[in-house]
Amino acid sequence: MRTARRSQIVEAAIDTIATEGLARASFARIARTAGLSSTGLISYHFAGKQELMDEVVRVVLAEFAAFVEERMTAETGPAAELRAFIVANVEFASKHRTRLLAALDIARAGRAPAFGVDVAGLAELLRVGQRYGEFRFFDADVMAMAVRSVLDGVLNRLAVDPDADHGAYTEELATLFELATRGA
Amino acid sequence: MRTARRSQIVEAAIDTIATEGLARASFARIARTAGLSSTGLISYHFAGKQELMDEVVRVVLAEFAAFVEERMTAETGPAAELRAFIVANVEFASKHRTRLLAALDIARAGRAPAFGVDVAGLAELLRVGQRYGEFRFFDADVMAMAVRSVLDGVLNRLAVDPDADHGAYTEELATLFELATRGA
Amino acid sequence: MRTARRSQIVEAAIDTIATEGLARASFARIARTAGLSSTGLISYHFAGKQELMDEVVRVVLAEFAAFVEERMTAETGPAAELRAFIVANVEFASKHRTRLLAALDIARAGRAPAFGVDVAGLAELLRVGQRYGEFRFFDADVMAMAVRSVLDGVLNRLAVDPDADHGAYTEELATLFELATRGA
Amino acid sequence: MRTARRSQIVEAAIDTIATEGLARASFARIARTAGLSSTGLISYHFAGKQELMDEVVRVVLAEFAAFVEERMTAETGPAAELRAFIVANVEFASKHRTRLLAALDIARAGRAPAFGVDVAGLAELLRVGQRYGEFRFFDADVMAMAVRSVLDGVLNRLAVDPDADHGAYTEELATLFELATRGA
DNA sequence: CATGAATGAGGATTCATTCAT
DNA sequence: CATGAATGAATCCTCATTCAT
Repeated sequence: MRTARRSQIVEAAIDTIATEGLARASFARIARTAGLSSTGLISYHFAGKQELMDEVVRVVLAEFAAFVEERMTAETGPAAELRAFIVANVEFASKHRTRLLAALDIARAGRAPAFGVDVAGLAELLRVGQRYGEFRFFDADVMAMAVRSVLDGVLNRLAVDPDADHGAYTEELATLFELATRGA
Repeated sequence: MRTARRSQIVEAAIDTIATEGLARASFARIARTAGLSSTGLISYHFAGKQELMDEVVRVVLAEFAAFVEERMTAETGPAAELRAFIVANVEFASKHRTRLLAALDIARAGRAPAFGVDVAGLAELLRVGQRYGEFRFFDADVMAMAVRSVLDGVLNRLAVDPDADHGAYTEELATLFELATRGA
Repeated sequence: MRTARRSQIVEAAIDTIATEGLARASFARIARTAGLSSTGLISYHFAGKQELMDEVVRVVLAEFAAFVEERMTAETGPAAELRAFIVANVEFASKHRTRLLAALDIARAGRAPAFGVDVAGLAELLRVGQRYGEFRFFDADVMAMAVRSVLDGVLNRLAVDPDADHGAYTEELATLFELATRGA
Repeated sequence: MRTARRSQIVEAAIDTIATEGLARASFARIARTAGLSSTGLISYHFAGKQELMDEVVRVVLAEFAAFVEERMTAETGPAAELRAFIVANVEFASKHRTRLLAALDIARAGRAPAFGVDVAGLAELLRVGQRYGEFRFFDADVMAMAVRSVLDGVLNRLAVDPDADHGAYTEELATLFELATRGA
């Protein structure tokens, strides 16, 4: 099936980026990782390298968004949701480090903030919290960017040290942003 | 003079990375940007592409460190120094956006956190502040990573939107980390 | 077919080395000789220049060994075999001058005596002849080296003067080594 | 003095060829070996790379010829002179291995038999010996080529194994050619 | 004479993509 | 669909040579 092959190639791309780095993730290396005998097959299934990379980002971000959203909807109230967002992010980053890193690398290279959607939703959550009086007054866009950046920082840390204690990160960061956001 | 040409090439590399992205910053493009007649001249002045990239990072980080350090030594006390650190970072990022972005891109590609030294020094400052009672108890390494990450986030934001109001960022982030760190 | 192209490239490499010399046998020149549209095709079929050169040596030496061996097994007794070896060498060198020269040039450049196997087998033949009393006592390794060197000399001569009378060489050298080796 | 610098460069070229091989003996490496700070100096003193290489051959061959000639003129009679020739060759090759190898490599690459003069003189000696009845009848050019080739073979052997027992080679080869050439 | 910077051609190799089978 | 061969541009780097100082 069309979809199965595409998925296989996307997974191989993720692994290759994780293993060799984005710059060395050529069609040849991806094909080898996927066990394909020709790079032509990648070109057949994707319109170009950019489309493959876009698909990697799309796939990973969809999983990521689903994971995070599930954790957030289980909570009520902006403060609890923010905490759930942070916890879910760290957990996903820890569990699916390579996938998220691949997506982040691609997004960065394209100068396109892949997590932009994310940041917009986060800012909205913060604004709601401000209206509810749970959060103090601050620039919601800046705070959202800050949260997103710190979580990216955790991911970068995990890239270097995969065995880092993510539980510790979770607690520290949840506390950090609770203090930074809570209303007077 | 040897140094002059090297500097010229380093500057051209920075501009090229800023304009075209790291992946497209080939010797050919750098040479064109620098107005050189041959890529051979780059190879003459640098042992290899890695050496050029390392030099870019070295040069930019030295400027950056000098700028930040000057602002910090003008202050007394960990809390004031942390604020100065944040202010100086945002200001430098705003003024020398392309330079800092080039260094950051290179550092990321090498999976080597170029700003590692930075983070270590920052963590030390935080620990001093904790001993002085100015800061609450938290994991200094995690907090340092968070500060660093948020400042990288500002830079990324400036990459997309060079005209963003960095004054606003400065105030917001200074407040953010003041709240996140201050002692009981 | 994979093999056909590889052979074509190997043959083009041999011709190019013969025509232009090893030092000028670049992928570009080999591709032109082979009528290929890109040097990339050579890289596609061979892992690197070394592999191509190794293949040239391998192919030529295999032909050479087969030719010589056939002539030797038709004879009985060390003295007759030695003569057959010399005759076969000169004949092959005369018929396939450029092929043998290419292999020899490559082997020399690598400081690896490609004909080493040859020399070992030859020394063994000489030792057998000594045990049979057909040959006088001498250092078999030195004598083998001498035989091999003289035959290389013939090849070098043919490189300069392709129309040299190899029949004359054959007789002269067969006699030379008969006198040099025969038992008392 | 002009000559001193030229000599220095020639010596550096010889060392570089011996150490790195002819193919890697670039002006840059030769200059580094010579302790020069610019390849420009080589170009200043030599009209081109070919001239430098020719000079290497010329210098080494002159030393070589002088050494051999001295040993030969000390003897009387073609047979004794031939033996002296062989002895002197092996001795020089053993003592000045790298120098002779450099010259031989260059000569081979140029498809120019550098030792051609040598061979002509040798053939003449052999013809004289035939007229005197000291040598049997054989093709003097072929025999000269054979002697020359075997001595090149010794040099090649020394290239691979510098500590080979050249005394053994000397005796074996002197005997070999005595048997091969002596009259009835 | 000597230096070191500059030049431009040429080196092998990798790349994404195309196409016939 | 899948293969593997082919293409040609682009990669970094090395080279001999030239030239101003």
